[in-house]
Amino acid sequence: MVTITDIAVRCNVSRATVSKALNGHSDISAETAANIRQAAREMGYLPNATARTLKLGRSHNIGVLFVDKTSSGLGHEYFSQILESVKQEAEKSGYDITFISRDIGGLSMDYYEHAKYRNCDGVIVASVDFTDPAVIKLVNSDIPTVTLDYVFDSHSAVLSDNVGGMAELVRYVYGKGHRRIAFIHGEFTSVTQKRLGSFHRTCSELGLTIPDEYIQPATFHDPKSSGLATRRLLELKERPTCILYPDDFSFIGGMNELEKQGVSIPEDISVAGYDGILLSQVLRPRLTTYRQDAEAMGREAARALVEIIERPKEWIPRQTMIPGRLLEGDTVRTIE
Amino acid sequence: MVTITDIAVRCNVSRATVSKALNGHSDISAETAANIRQAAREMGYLPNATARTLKLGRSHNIGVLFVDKTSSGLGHEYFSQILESVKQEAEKSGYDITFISRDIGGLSMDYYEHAKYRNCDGVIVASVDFTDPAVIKLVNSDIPTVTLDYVFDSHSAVLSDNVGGMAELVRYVYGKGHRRIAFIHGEFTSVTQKRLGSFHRTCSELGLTIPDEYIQPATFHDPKSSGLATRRLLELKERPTCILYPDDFSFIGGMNELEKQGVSIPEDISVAGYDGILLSQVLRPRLTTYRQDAEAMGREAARALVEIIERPKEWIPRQTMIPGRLLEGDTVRTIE
DNA sequence: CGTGGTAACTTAATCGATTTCGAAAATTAC
DNA sequence: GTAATTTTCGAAATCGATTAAGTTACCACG
Repeated sequence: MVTITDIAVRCNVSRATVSKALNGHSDISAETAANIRQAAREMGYLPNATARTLKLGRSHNIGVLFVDKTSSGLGHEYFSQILESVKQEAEKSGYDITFISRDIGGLSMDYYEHAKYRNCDGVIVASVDFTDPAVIKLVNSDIPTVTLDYVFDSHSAVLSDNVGGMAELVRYVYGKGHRRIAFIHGEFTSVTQKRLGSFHRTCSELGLTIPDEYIQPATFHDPKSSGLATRRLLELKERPTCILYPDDFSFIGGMNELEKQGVSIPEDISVAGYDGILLSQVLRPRLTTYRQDAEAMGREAARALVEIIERPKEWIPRQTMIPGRLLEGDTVRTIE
Repeated sequence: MVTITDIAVRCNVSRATVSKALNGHSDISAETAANIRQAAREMGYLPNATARTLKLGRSHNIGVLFVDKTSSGLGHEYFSQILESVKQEAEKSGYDITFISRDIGGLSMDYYEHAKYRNCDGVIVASVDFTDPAVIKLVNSDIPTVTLDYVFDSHSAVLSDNVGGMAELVRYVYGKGHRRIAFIHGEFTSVTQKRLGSFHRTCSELGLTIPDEYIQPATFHDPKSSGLATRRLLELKERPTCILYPDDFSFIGGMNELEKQGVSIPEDISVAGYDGILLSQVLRPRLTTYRQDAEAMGREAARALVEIIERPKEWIPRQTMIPGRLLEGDTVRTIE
């Protein structure tokens, strides 16, 4: 490997001079600097990120905390899109991405220790159990963090507009003439709480009274539980005219159940999903859903984190709300 | 941060002694070593991976090269599962995962340079254009690499058994009585070539003559193109009785097209997918497909790479074939 | 008692890059 | 022509950990 020393030898200058020239310091003559840069190019010099990190205490490396418990981690398109987007944005600012986990090779460390061990300049936290003490320790540590879809006091977060999204969805459905709207929700996370709250508030704003049985619990990303919830709804004396699912993928379970019972979409019942993943747009009829802008979420999270890292003085905790967009499909029919 | 020096001061020994004690060298008395370890624990000492990397020339960091060109990267469940699995296995051996890309923050580097810059001990290459000169440069460099679903001469690779998988699928369908089997294949990659070759060979072994029109080109992970291919098949004078799709997700396009034309699965036509992603198992009727063992692929790739890294002498290039498994769903009906 | 051996540490160099401080050389000022 | 600046560069310390080589001190053996 070509090092700064090799260049110094060839150019007959000191290592200090090479370093300065390569970093554009002003106390190196233009001529010398040009020489050195030329030599560096010719010799195929690459800075050694490790040495730089050690000396400067900055790794230009961002940790990401994505936990894949079968369903909600990378397996979920929403999160894999966020990850991809975080990566792309981070790269623009010269940062690489490393996964943070516990128990790296025998040494059992918690998230914070792992991030420290790797000298991460910051960590993006998503798709985890935010009540996990290890996560809380990390977030409250000296390492800058940005959380996704969850807010810790006095910390930066990027949030999908679950409240606005759900409101828009309900209003859209209402506008189509639906009055008996059911909502199958995911497990009790802050996301679910927001959507559920928004659902209730919007309904009441619209003057709708939603019977308790129209609110059915299920699990995110789990068609089976959504299928069961769907069945419970179909068994009601007064069936809803529209069902909102926890997410697009879960809707598959509802779709199956409806098919099985001979209830067709949207003639007999209307449905809507949430997320706007690719699948929702290739199904026929196309699923009406609320698209979460995963690309923007990842981008903004990366930007926010880089800002904390690079301008820690000016920084103040900030929550960035990312709006989504209603994707009108063909699964909500108009009722006169 | 607690460093080795802090411990040395507190224990009244030299830094060398601390280092040796912590690494279990034999020339430190049991008593001293115990003292030092105790102090390290109490002080919350964490080794600094960066310093270690710089000194030892080993980063315990593995690069992964996954390119997400809209469809085939992380967006594909197959690859995100592989990634997750690589990560888990690598962690067991004490390695972290970093994404490798080009153009990291202004500096434009190719994959090799990036991996060098970050001192990656090795790189896992998947889901890329294997004819890309930058990829070839990386693979032929001094950095150990393991490729997935592609073989470079004298290099280690982990392969999904596309030949065996396709053969099994065809034989299964044949066993169900089908003689007019169509195959919609993905774009021309080595994977497609293998599947296509295996399809032809197996058919001929079974004494089947497949008309050219039964082989239809499409694109992986693209329901639209598969939908069009499906339509072309349906327009044939003599329709196939069974259609094999390039992958499960693409099948959605076929499903839509069949639905539209009033052709029902599996009564009027049989279908099968490939991959065995979650989606295939939640659709109703459940999709008959060939499950690629992504978890094993990732695991074996990580193992192979770690072996090259840690035992470079004993290592010889090796191709590991990962068998899959037929998932019998309800989309292939029996024909008498 | 002297020599050799060993256990237990320490010293100091090293990995590659950055940066402070100082020094020499060149330029300007008077 | 001398003093004061400025320009340009180098020496050396530093980041945290590892390790080869050297140094004690102690013990054993002939």
